[in-house]
Amino acid sequence: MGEKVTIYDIAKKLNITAATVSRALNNNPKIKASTRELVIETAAKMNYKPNKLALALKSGKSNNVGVIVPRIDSNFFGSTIRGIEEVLYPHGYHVIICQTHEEEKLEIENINTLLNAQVDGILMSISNAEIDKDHIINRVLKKNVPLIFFDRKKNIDGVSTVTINDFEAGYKVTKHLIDQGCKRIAHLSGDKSMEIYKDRCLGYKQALLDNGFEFDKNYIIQTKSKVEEGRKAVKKLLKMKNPPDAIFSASDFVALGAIQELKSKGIKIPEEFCVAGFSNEPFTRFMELSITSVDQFPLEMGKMAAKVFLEQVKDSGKVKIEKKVVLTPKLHIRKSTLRKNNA
Amino acid sequence: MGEKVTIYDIAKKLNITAATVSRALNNNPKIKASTRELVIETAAKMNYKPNKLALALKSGKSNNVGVIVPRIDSNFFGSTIRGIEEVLYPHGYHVIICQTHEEEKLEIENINTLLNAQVDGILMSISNAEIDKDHIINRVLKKNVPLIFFDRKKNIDGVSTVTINDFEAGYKVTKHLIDQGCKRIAHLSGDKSMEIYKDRCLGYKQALLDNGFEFDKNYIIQTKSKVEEGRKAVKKLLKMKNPPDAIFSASDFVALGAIQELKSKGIKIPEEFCVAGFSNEPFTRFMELSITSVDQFPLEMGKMAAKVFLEQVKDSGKVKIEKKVVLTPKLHIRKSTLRKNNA
DNA sequence: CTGTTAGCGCGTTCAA
DNA sequence: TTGAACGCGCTAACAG
Repeated sequence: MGEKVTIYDIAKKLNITAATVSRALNNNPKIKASTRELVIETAAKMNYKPNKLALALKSGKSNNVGVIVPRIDSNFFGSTIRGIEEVLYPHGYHVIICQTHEEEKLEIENINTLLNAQVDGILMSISNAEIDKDHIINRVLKKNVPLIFFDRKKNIDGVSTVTINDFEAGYKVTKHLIDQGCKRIAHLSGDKSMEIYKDRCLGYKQALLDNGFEFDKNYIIQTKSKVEEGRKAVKKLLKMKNPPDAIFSASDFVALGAIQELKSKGIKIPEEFCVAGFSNEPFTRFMELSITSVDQFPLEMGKMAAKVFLEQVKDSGKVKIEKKVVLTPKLHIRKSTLRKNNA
Repeated sequence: MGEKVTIYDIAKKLNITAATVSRALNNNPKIKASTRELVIETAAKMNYKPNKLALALKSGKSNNVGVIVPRIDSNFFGSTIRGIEEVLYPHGYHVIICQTHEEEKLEIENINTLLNAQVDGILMSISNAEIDKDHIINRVLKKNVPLIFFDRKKNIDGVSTVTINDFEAGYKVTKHLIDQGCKRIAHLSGDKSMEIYKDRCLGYKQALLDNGFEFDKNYIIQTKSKVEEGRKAVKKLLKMKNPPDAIFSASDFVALGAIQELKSKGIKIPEEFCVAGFSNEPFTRFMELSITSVDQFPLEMGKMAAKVFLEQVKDSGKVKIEKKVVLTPKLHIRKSTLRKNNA
């Protein structure tokens, strides 16, 4: 049996009204101290717990926020979600997880189901910015549900974003490779329809130009974030008439594949070839040949996104705020790009 | 503006009753086909979306399940949650995440808040089996909320579990080390109050005894799952009068630390010393010196836990089922324990 | 086939 | 200070 104890049960036992019980439990000033204590006491005795669903229906606030990510089993997204959860939990919010697997169909569907579930906010890492999502996003905005993009964003009025400066990150990595004496730097990019990859690439380009290097489109290869794709890319690059001597990969996994392939060809890293990755996945620092990578501070990013949500909720009565937070990436220089003579 | 469209709005527009609208929308047989179509049509036009909170309050089912894990930003738990989400989502359930950070206080608190949020089930990886949680768990069972432990379990009547056979895993690893010619095998264990670690240790012990090895308690060191702890443990072990020539670690991170420390001492792996880990973390296969480890199939484990929940919900009217699913672990033999002459 | 009524559990008017 | 009544949005029982 469900053991459901409601305010009516405790009202009956005390020969008072549910309304009075409600007031007592909610520290309503208009109530006699003695009855308040009595109510609280017997409520505890009867093991009463408020039904959040009823509260939610009444107030229109579910105290749930939806988080939409491509997948949850990666260090990056796992960490962002952790950050979100840790900030929101003390405020009484629960985090509902949705995965999209990069399918825009699922992405839109997820937003809809979250909205129907009456979430108080949606934090998401949008997958493909090319697909038109204005319709569904308008539905969110019209419902006045705070929407926050983190990491993978799209510029939309009324939508706050929390990202890192991917341009700066791309620039820093490339500049570092140049400083190490690399002459022909290739770039393994992700899907350029996403701003994060576009920006990393732009930073790469700018660093080249700023340092008198030639920008060669053939040195850019688009890959998915998989080890195998890194191996493939290297095979392609080495077949060029003028092969590169360094790679800036927008993914740690691709960087790893690249390193594996280079090693199998007997190419020495970092002496003959430097490789840098992106995301600071745990394995990059665990390897014997540790991999230079960019820390995106996913935990911080998640916390920040959650804080922006909280602000948005607090000020929901006032003007609609739209906050753009940009975190500064940190380059971790490791063995895969660190040449002895520069140390 | 909230743009809230309810069945009353569409009833008003059609000059019918909300009840009729409800029936039409729910494929109730007792309704004229024409009005059904009309209702569905105008509902679509008005962009009506059912309010799940109202549904939940009415039905007593929230269509949310709570998942409680120590942390979410590890490959293992991330993968289990992914599995859970992927099985439950098609059934209309949402997954609510809670982290405990191994604090039993938070663990109990999480259960309570999930219960108050009226979740339809709780899937959890329990942290410390020594702490008495009977009271809170009884509350769950009394409310008839399906409770399922995965990975870290505790034997409680009425609670289903999904685990791997940790005894078998410990046995397999140890046997493998013996087969590789290791003579003195140490074991780095986790908190023995958890069944998973106790069982891995028991498997280790049994394999030793079955093969005529001596079981020496001094060869067992309890550690937390951190790289640094592996280094410390090795330092201790090497100081023994009769130091071991192999380590079976119950954690990949600890195994990694052990390997780092051994290497720094100039000890050759696997020729002079073999090290095996546990959990098959991604980095174990990425390393140049790849690490032998045990696959716990976290994705499968999550999926299985979700399926058990679904069964439990389906049969909730009937006898209370209590299902114990035990997955078979898989040993991935890699360089850290593979001696040439045995290949 | 459809309308009326009631209730899920709670907070909040308006009276008293 | 407390009680009575209402409504959040929806479904289900009972009429008609």
